[in-house]
Amino acid sequence: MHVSADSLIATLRTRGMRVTAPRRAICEVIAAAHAEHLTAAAILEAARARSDAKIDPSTVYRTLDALEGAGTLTHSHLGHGASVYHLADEAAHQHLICSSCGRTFELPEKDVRAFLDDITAGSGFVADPTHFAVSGLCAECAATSR
Amino acid sequence: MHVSADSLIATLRTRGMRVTAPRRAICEVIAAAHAEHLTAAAILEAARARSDAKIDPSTVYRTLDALEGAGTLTHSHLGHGASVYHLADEAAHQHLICSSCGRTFELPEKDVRAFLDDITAGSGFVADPTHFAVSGLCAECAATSR
DNA sequence: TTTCGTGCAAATTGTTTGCAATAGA
DNA sequence: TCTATTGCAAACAATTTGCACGAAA
Repeated sequence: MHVSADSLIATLRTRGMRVTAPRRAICEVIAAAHAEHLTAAAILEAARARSDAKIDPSTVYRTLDALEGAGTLTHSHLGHGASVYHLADEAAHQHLICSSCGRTFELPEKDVRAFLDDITAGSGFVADPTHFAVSGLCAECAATSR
Repeated sequence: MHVSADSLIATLRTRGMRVTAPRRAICEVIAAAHAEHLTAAAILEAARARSDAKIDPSTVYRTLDALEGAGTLTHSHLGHGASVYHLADEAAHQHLICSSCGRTFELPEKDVRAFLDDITAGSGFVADPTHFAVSGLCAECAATSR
């Protein structure tokens, strides 16, 4: 099931970190996002909307870093722009980003596995599919461009 | 065979673009790099060393854009940092970047093909493996971390 | 009462853009 | 000549960092 805001906060507390209003708001936003992928800017905006505390971008990045350090959160690079963050408990998936329409797609774990095995077989390299997207053309854009 | 500086320059000329000292120097650097992947900063530095013309970063980016527009050059995103540029006539290859030691590897076209087919089969998505790297752990780092 | 965490402001990195002067064709 | 191209400086977006104050523990 999905991680709750409380368990994210508990994670921070366990690591000896202090629980503050900004951190609480950020954890709530991340928990509420479920599988959605949010940019730091989106998290900041949502956290500000949810809390009356003044929240700074740097605080968002610092909290995100802390959660990543704890292993509960990961970020991926979808394109040329900002990174997106999502809970680490999600199934591994490969992001596909269409260079024409900009939409992103997720490749189910099964298909990713075949890709990973392929890479591993040749080089001993242990790929982490979550980190970078693969760019290309989505089915629709590929059809129109032809 | 590899593209020569002259043919890159000819490409620009064919497109109705003017041939200037900075462009000539940039083309020479790219041609001399063969299969090496250079950042815009590296291209700038090398072009400055090779020409007595004053060359600005913006000129490098603009020339690189022009060559990409002509289809002779492509850039890839290897990691969080700067893009790298290389001639488009190179065989398609997937970059692997080790998140631990930072080294990059190239996956031969044959192996990439299996991956591409796999992606295409499921989603109709036409992947371009050259654009984004896949991050993970190289064989060595994976061994030490275990 | 200690630190840790904060907001703020400024620095960084990589890249893009507006502009007037310059130099190809 | 005439317009593309330039260097410069400033704008950019995403992110990081230094710092003194304020607030968790």
